[in-house]
Amino acid sequence: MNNEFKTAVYSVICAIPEGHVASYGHIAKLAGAPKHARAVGYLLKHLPSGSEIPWYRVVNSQRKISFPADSVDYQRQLQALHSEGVLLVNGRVKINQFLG
DNA sequence: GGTCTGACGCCCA
DNA sequence: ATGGGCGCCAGAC
Repeated sequence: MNNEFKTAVYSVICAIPEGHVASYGHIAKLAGAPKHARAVGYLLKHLPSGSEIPWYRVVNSQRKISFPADSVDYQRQLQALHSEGVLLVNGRVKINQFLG
């Protein structure tokens, strides 16, 4: 994976408005690499600590959080989304889907 | 190189 | 709607 892809992904994620979400696949597509949804996940997993990138606005194509529901990671993302007014119904984001 | 593992996605029953 | 199977591709050994 090259730097171009990384920076493209970063800027796309940073372009998600507050209170909205986007899927891994959608982000990959907007970044110019349609088949690299997993790579987006990799980047988020390995974000430098203290980065300003709103990783929590990224969910999967089912509009669900891609962590096991009992994990602390899940709770952290859920809380971050709640604090922006994003509501989940049955673990699923209700509205405010970012379409680029 | 070969193989395994994912913060994924699409298709189909 | 929902679970399973399979394709995909970058990293880590």
